[in-house]
Amino acid sequence: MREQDGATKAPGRVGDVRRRNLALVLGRIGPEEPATRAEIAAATGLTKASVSSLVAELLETGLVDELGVTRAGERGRPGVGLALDARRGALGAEVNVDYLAVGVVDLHGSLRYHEVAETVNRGRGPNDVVAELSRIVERCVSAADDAGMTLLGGGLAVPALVDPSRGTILNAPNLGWRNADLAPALGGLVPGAPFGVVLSNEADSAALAELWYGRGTSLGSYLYVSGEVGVGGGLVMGSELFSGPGGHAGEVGHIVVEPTGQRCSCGGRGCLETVAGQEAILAAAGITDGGSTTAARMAALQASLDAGDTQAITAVERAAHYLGIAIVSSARVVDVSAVVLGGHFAALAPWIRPALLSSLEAFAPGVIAEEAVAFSELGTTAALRGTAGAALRRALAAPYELLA
Amino acid sequence: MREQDGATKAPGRVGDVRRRNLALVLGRIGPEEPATRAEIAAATGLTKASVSSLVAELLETGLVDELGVTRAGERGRPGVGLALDARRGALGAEVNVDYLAVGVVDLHGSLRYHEVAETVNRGRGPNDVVAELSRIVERCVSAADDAGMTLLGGGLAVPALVDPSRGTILNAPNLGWRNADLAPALGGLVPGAPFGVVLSNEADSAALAELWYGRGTSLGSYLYVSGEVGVGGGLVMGSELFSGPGGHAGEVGHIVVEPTGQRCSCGGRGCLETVAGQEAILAAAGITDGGSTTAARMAALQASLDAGDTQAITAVERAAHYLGIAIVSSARVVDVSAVVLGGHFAALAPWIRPALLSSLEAFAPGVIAEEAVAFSELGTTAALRGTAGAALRRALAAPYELLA
DNA sequence: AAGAATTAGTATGTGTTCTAAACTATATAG
DNA sequence: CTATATAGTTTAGAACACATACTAATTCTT
Repeated sequence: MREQDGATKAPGRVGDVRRRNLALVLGRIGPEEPATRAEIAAATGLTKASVSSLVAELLETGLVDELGVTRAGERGRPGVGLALDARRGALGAEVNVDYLAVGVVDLHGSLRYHEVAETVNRGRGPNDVVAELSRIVERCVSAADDAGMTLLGGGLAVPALVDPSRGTILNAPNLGWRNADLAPALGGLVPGAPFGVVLSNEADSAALAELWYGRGTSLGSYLYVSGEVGVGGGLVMGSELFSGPGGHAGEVGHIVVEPTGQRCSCGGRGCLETVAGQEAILAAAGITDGGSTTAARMAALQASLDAGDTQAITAVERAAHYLGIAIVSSARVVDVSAVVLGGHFAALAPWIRPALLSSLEAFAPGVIAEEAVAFSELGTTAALRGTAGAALRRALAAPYELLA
Repeated sequence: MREQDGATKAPGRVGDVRRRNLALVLGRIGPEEPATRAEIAAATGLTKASVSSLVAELLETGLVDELGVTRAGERGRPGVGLALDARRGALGAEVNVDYLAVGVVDLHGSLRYHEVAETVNRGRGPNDVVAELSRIVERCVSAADDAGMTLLGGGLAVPALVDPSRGTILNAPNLGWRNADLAPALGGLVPGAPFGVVLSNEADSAALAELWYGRGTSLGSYLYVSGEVGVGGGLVMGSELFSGPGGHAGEVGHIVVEPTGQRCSCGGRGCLETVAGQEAILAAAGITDGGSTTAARMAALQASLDAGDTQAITAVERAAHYLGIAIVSSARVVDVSAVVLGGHFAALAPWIRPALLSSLEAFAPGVIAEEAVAFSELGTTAALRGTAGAALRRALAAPYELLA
């Protein structure tokens, strides 16, 4: 993810300066309030001449749009407003255990044309599922096309350990997939996308969605924990996803929270997942109807909680207690002081929150403040927003790719 | 530590290219085996002309030395060997609870002129201790001077949370210091050092020493855990220290390893420190003589272990068991797959190792391999080597600072 | 022993991209 | 209607890497 080897680093060429400055100027052009060339020059330290030249090239890429004169009402010649062009966007898609989700996000951050389909994907083959996904994607892509949008790239998020550079799924335990090569399918999703379609982990993407479009926008550094069938997570620090040397960072599901606890599917013992995963909570709540899907049983849990069922409430509070321990330990290791919770933790927020706060206070007073515990509001669109956003950032970081 | 804000980034100027390439070329010049201009050109992708020009400037800085023709025995004109100049070095110093350590490390990585003084610093004031340290530093600096060495910078490591940019100690619980301003003293340690003298955390510095001069050289990414009066740690990933958004990353001492365990001085419960810190181990081993220093009692523990005392052995194994849990949890969060253990964990290695390995295997089979558990061999010189090394890296990363 | 072949390193001219400073353009103030 | 302020462009100059052609020093071949 990060630069690996100081020794293998490429040499700096004179042209690199321009590439860097193109991205720098583009970074000062927000989605909304128009910036002017003069303002950008003052903010970046570049001369007005350089900014003019750089902006001219950015206009050529189509990422930036001139809005006409800004009425300042002040003395002097008014500047020409510049803003990101909302007609450029990216596709985001997600395959999860019990739904497919697809959408288009534009450079202003708006989600347009999204569609969520509830399907049971566990056990079905990857090709079958991706074919169904492709049909939804086609509808979204042509809707964007009809509206005059240009898609720069896209992303597909899956609840799996992936190799983004090869477009392969290494292991998706909850889908039952191993070593699936999605590269051919990815290429076809957004025809002619200059920034490609990239495979990503669902929790990582959701974590980034919170950073760019959700509860993390004001935080910058936080741990994202998503409760699904498993317990996944992503680590955002300094407004960047940290995925670790091997790409597994933020995997809080297998932190040991109870040394004398149950054995876990990972081979360990007392992992968070064994006490706060969906199956664990459902079992503790006594909701054991094996015939229906996990999603349906989670709905039943909601109903029990609403009805004030003590066993259900105790089960959720127990999960929150251990969740607190895992968060505290994570916070110590990477020094983050905020958390964003998604998946079923967000759905169960009213019951999770108090128990979680008292657990945090008991095990590490003062480390994570009450205001620093946030619950996701993005629902099933989190991961697709994240991968689409990542595609947009790839474009914003390398605008020169769009020039001849 | 890392670049914070994409928006506040400085613009790229043409001269930045040269700065980058100076550091790039310097990075290819190792301490030992001489590199030639032609080899560097091939390795970096720069042209021979550019490399010649860059090397000429590096020679001016004094960091690099020409060794004369390399006898290759092959056809063609032999190249001129280039190597880092071992006459350039940096000072490293450490104030710890029961000793002071000072040394000089040269650009070849050799430790020269080092001195360790056993003194009880707990409770003494910072000024008093630093004055004593300064006398030792003076001896080392003049020894280096006499040998014709030039010191580029230095570092002072303390078992404390520090603000390196201000040169202040925020809190050193085990020394009993709070809000001590060491900036004036630091400035005077290495007169005229172009890269300054920087305050650092002892565990972080020791972690870096392992990376550059110890057990971490072949690892690249690992968790360093140091057992002292407290339990500290440092996180090295991708051959860089990761200190987290607030600078506390790697603080494994307060990971929760036993939810029903004892209260901790941090206000939490069941932290690693409450079961694997020196006092905790001594108490469990029944070595309770309150009159002598902690260091002396740790020596007594060693003696008991050597004598086969079951209570002592059980106490150490229990600590190792919990240490394993903390390592596993850390490994999950940041995705590292190796550990280096220092401080009393290194001293007790023969007793720690087997218990630790079985704990790792029980809680996360396959995550940390047996070969990936290493014990430090740097002893009391670890932290000083680390801070000195950091000063040397500052010079190697910014050689242009040494030019007019 | 002389020349061919091979490799190391230097010199010169060109293109890119920045800065600085002077210039043009367009607004408000009085 | 002129002075002033601000936005943006034009032009000249400097830094730097690249490409190419050159010189230097060594070994191989005959």
